[in-house]
Amino acid sequence: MRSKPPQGRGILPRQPGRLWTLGRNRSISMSQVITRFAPSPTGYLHIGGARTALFSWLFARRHGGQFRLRIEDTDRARSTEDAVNKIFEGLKWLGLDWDGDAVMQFSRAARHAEVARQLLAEGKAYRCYCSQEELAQMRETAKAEGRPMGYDGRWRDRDASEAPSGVPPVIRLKAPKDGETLVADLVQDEVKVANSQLDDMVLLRADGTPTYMLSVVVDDHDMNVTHVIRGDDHLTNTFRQMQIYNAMGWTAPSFGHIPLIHGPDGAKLSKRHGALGVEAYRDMGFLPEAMRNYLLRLGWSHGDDEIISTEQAVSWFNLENVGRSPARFDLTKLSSLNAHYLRQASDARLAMEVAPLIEKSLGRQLSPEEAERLTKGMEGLKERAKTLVELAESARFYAESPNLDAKALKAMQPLLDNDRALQMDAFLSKAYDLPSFDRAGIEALARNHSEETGMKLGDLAQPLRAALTGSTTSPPIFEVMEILGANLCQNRFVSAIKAVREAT
RNA sequence: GACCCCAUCGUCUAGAGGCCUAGGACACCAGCCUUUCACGUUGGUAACACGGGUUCGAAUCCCGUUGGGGUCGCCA
Repeated sequence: MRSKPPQGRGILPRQPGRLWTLGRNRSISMSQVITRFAPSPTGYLHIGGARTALFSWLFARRHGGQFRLRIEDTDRARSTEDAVNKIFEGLKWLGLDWDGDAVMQFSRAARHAEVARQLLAEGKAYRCYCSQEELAQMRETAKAEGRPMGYDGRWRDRDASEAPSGVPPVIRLKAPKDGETLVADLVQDEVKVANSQLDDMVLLRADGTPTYMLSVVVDDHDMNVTHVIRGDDHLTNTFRQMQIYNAMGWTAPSFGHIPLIHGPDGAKLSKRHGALGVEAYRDMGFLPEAMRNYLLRLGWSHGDDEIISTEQAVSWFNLENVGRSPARFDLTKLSSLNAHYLRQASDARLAMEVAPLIEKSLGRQLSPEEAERLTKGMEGLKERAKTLVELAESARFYAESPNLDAKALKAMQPLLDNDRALQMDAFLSKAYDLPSFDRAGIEALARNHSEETGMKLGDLAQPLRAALTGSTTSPPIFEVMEILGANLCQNRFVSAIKAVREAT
């Protein structure tokens, strides 16, 4: 096990009291924690990104700081507005609110270029005129010789007069060749790499646009980000970014690199590997609070606690208890957590969530009476469902008379027997005459009836359940009867009997 | 290939040298509860990757092996 990082490191302000202005004259005090989530809008918000966002959000909220959003759209070819909206929607659905306006990275390209030019002017960067072919060649020979596959620095010290005409150069960082670069990571501890392993990275492309390495550093610095929480896959990038911070004489933020989430098969969870966007989980009927709880426990722990409310998470979250090994995504556990939060949710809220789903499958609007039955039905239904989708399916019979499935038909078979049918009729007519058609009254009647006739309660309940709900599984049948009301019960029972006779 | 990271039940994890005969949760199995299905509840199966050290004592510290993952773009 790793040694724990020194307590309190990194959450202190870098330059207390200093103010920066950014975007729409938004002043940010530096004496607080500022985290950010910086997705690239080339697709939906996937599960790994969602967890990174959650951790960053939690960390900021925990320390009373700010959580900011930056859209890294400098790849003009692959960035889409649709993806930007999906990210916004995903975060909103998850309940991760960000402070201030989202920063669109591309809008800051001029600032990024300015930094590159400054580095150039200070002799900390240089122009490189290599062609793509040359670079490919370079990588090949490096690999063949067992060296790191990087740029060999051939333009590092060449005179400007040697520049070929008509070839637009890129600007590369003049990275240190000796020594090592160190990252004091809040999750991974100290990680270092020999500078000889790192090449002179491109800061500004030939077309004058900044590379990712440059823009993240400049933006994180300008946005006064104090804590960069991101995926493990950025750990080795961090060495390079460190070199830019050093070259600019800037204090780097603290970093926390959290392990990646893998698919159920242990392979990397990526978009081309079937990873889904958070909206897919929303559509599968998961609740955002269940998702938050699940994602939180994927990599972070608080002793043996499993069910952790967002409020608790905000007051408990820290980087010390983030694990360092990758986790697999397990839909089953998400489901069980979801079932828990479903049981916890209010009937009104659930009815509201489920109504559109039922309306869609019915192809019509729900009447006020149907909607009311739906709400009343939630109590018994919600502890039997794992997702909103299941809940909607199981609630359908409150809106529309069910078709009897095969099992239901079979469950009603006993009523084909004359004596049994008469007994059932006797019970039902007594029930319909009840002054109050409620679950307790009907149940008392049923128990009474079964005692008198020597029938088992189940012999009465199962055929009724089948007739009224169309299924052999449902909430307690007397509760269902109360919610349905005497009239509907009568109608449904009569037509169910008819259906059974016809089917036989 | 080079560099970096990781390694406890099937899965998520607890574990900061003796509290470990390794704990919890999900899943699974069995019992109880019961008008069905669930819920709830009781119990059960199930793990320290391997090999060397250090130490009176190692899941825990060190080294190596193996296995997994990540990064090496004028993508982010």
